[in-house]
Amino acid sequence: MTLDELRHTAAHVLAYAVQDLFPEAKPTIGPAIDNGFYYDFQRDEPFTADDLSKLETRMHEIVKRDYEMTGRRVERSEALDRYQSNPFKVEMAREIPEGEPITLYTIGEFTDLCRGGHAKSTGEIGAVKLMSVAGAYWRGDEHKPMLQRIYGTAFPTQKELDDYLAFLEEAAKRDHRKLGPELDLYSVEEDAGGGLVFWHPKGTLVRGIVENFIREGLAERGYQPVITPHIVHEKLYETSGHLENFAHGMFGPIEVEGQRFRLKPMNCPGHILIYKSQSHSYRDLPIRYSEFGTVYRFERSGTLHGLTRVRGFTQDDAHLFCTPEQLQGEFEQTLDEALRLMRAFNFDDFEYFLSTREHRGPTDDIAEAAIRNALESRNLPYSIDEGGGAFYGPKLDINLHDAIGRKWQLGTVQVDFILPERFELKYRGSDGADHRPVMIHRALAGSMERFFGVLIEHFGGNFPAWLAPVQAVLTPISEHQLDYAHEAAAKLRAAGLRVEVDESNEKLGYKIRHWKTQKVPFILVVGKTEAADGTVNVNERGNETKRTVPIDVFAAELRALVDERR
RNA sequence: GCUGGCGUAGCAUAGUGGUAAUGCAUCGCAUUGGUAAUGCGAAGAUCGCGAGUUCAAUCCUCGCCGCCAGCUCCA
Repeated sequence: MTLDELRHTAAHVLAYAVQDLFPEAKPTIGPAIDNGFYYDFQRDEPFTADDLSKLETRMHEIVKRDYEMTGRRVERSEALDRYQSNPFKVEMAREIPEGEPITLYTIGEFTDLCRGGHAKSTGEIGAVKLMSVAGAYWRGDEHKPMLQRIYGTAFPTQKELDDYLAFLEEAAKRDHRKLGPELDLYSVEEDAGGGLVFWHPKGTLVRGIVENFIREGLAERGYQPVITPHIVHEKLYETSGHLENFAHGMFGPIEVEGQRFRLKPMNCPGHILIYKSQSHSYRDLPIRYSEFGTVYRFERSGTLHGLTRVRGFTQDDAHLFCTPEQLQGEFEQTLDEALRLMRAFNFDDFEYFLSTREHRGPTDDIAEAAIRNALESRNLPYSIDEGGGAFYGPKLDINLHDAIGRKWQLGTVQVDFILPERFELKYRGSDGADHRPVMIHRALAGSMERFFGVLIEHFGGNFPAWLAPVQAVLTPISEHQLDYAHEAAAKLRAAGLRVEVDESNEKLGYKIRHWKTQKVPFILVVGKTEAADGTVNVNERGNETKRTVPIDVFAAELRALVDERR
């Protein structure tokens, strides 16, 4: 029995419990998913938290009774007959192709139309728990009726369930929506609107460090920074095709004196206009324009989420204009850049997706080949996301796993033969004729907002010293050491370090606690002896061993630690 | 956008058809201390916004805004 089979069986048990307690609810489908299972029901009354706990109790009983799971093959007519009052099951029974078996599975008094894949009996479910209830559309189509989906999870043993719940707790502790405001990094203000991020001084500081790190990488690779306007004539997005493909995702037009403007949802047309502003020779290529470009997209209200799904954000964007011959090499190097960037932030577990275009064109084979070849040349395994590409070309998406194994989608590198065509871009070839360049769109961190959110969760707010907004705090034991604390702080600042002095009139324990909750990497305690000796007592985050070192030595150590990461 | 839940000082929570309580944070005073909370005191809230019902609404009803769990979407 696989974990999926166990969980699928748990879904049957849930439906059994629902049949017992809420006979009017119509069961639809109930598959196993990554972290558990769900079952969708049609019922007019909502399921309450109280209902869930009753259902869970009932499920435990069903598991305990250890019902055998028995299946039998039936004629379509029998299935249709059985589900006369359940249009969802009827629809499913009708859609099973001729020749394929139609099967019913039974545990105790509950029988479900199901293709199979179960535990032998309900007793094999060692531990089961209902998690939440939420709406879900029938067949995932927002034009179809909405059902009530009950989520649950199941494991072979209670220990595994407990571990999973502990994991969820750990994830909640790292939630950037909680840590961000707690560490005074950013906020989202109701007065300004959802999905619009206010970067506080400390968050802005960290973002600046990240941006500078990215800038250094770009400079090394010959990118040229550019800056483009946030608002331009709407016509530009008609030409690019964004308006016809994504009008619903753009903020509406702004009309002034008969001219229609749009907030930019994308930086590419801007970079294209810079390219077009002069003529180019094949000798100039590749041209690489980079920009921390702030864009605005009208994401639907229900989709907004902390820093990871917002309405205004800044991409670490760049567009490469190259000859078809250069495409392969440029793509490979861009992929290398992406991995170098991620590794610098302690990410080392990646997944790669080749997302193809839904409506394929004649250039897609070439574009996809560039992506495949790049991945294969680096020996990187990848999956295909059919139809997941941009409207102008296929793309490579890089997903990463954070410190506790969660997946995040960040970087993307895309090949584009379409926009050069739409904007009639050209360069003069060695043959004296005009040729069409190929574009590579790439955002490696993705957006500064999203990347920052992921960093917070990855580190659990414990930024490594090179990223920490405050790297060390001088903590005097009494106010008699204040002057010395300021002197020591000045030495650290002179070494380019970010340091604060705790001037509060509190006892040492209170100060330590305060700075620990602020997740400062180094708390430097100075009392009588330290002030007399010119030392600090180092309380390092994550290290219970304290040590006393001369202030100059500590400054050099911390400086080296910070430099090592850059 | 859809379904369900939620919205009370900066934060976390309590509570009620008769304008609100506690803890932390803040400020003041005392205290001058050795590694995760010193004591006392003060101040701080048109109970998300707007309308309705009512003698009276933070509480009941409706609309809007925002948040949460999902669904759908994601150039």
